[in-house]
Amino acid sequence: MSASVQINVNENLYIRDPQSTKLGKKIIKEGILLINELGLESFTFKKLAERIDSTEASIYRYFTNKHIFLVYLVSYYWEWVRFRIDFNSMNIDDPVRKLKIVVKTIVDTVRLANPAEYIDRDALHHLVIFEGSKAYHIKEVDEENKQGFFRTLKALNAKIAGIILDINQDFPYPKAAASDLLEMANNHHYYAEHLPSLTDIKIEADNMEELEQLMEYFIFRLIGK
Amino acid sequence: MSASVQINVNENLYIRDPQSTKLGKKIIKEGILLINELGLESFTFKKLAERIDSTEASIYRYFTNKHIFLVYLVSYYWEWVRFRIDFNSMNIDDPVRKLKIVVKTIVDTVRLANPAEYIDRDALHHLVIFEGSKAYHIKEVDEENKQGFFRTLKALNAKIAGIILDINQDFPYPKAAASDLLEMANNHHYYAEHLPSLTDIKIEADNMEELEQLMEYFIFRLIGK
DNA sequence: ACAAAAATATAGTAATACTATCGGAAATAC
DNA sequence: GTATTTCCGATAGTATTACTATATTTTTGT
Repeated sequence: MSASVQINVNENLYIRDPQSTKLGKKIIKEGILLINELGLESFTFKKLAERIDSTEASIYRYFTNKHIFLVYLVSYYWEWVRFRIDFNSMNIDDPVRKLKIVVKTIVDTVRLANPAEYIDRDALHHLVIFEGSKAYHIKEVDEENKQGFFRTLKALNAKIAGIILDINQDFPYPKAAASDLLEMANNHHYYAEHLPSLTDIKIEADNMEELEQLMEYFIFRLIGK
Repeated sequence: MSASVQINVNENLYIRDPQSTKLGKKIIKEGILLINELGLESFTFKKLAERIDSTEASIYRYFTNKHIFLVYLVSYYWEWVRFRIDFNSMNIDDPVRKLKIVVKTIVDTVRLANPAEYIDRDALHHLVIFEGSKAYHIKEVDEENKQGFFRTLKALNAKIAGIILDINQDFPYPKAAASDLLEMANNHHYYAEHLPSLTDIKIEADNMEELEQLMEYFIFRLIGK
């Protein structure tokens, strides 16, 4: 099953489409790994260039700066989650079952193949858990939002909100519940690994069962199954 | 009511105690304002030094770097919230009423005086909403956690979890619910202002009513009042 | 085979994130 | 009320970061 799909993000997020060239793919592939290794703050285009035996100037031809690079990667991830939700819930009508699949998909239990052969799925997921919220917690959020940089997240959120409304048409906070669900998945994963006193779950050996249970419990209790 | 209280954070967060000197207080006061103006990424000690007519070297005598400075400010905020919760819920036994006060306090409806005369309460709150999560989303999270840098957040979380358990002893996820409550307050405040499609509430002219309602709805539905 | 596009090599700049040292001013100790 | 810390400011210096510019080589599409 090599379900390599074309995943598109906002065109303003890159100067040259990295998915269209060898170097572009290398930047994405190794960029994800290097951000995970160094953390976003210590990550630089120069270090990435050295790692892929290229130059800073070459990377700058693809992305304006490392912040935009992060937004690109995170957007890509969100769009991929949305694709997987569609894929996994195809032909399923019961919205309760659908929402359970949403939960499974965002905690990454239903493991589809990689989004593209050159992208390490787990590394990208890790990056989003670790650095994801920095993509939109920035001074320039309003301008970047106007330019559509967060379109994929908003689309994903709207999709989940729609499923929530299908379950309970009278639920007053579908969009808030959706964004909480998305936040929770990343936060509790992070807490379980790094700040365990902020959560009640454990994640051992990539076993996401407790996280999945927590999230199902929260969302269904909230919307009143 | 100038309830100026002594709020303490982990001693490893500073080199010299900024609360003990005039310059230290100026660094905190103007540092909060400048981070809000520039955003954390563009904020530097040099710019802060210029603003307060001091030097980079002098600021470095108080804080090792801007990340630690952020952690200091955020820790201070969390500790202050915890103090306000204690203060506002003094002599109240009913845990349901207590939790409602918690909600009011973390969305900042019960407006106590400033934590200290030299600190702009609203600016600090804004900083935490905007930059707060960056304090612990870093590569060094485990070492810093070991050094107790996030003690105040963890203490606050434990307090809220305790109140939740007082309401429903059988609730399986008190710590997770507490951290979600804290996260929600900041996230939905941020979404309402910058990414409105991720929430259902509006915040106009500092009116936190909708945020408060949302949070009460979520938490009490979750723990099953 | 040739033109166009892509990538590299190289160089340069202003700003960042520090560290070190020295001397004077201010607070405090006795 | 002088001596002694402590504190702060001034200055200088370094490696790294975050870019931009341009010229040349390599790859590619036809």
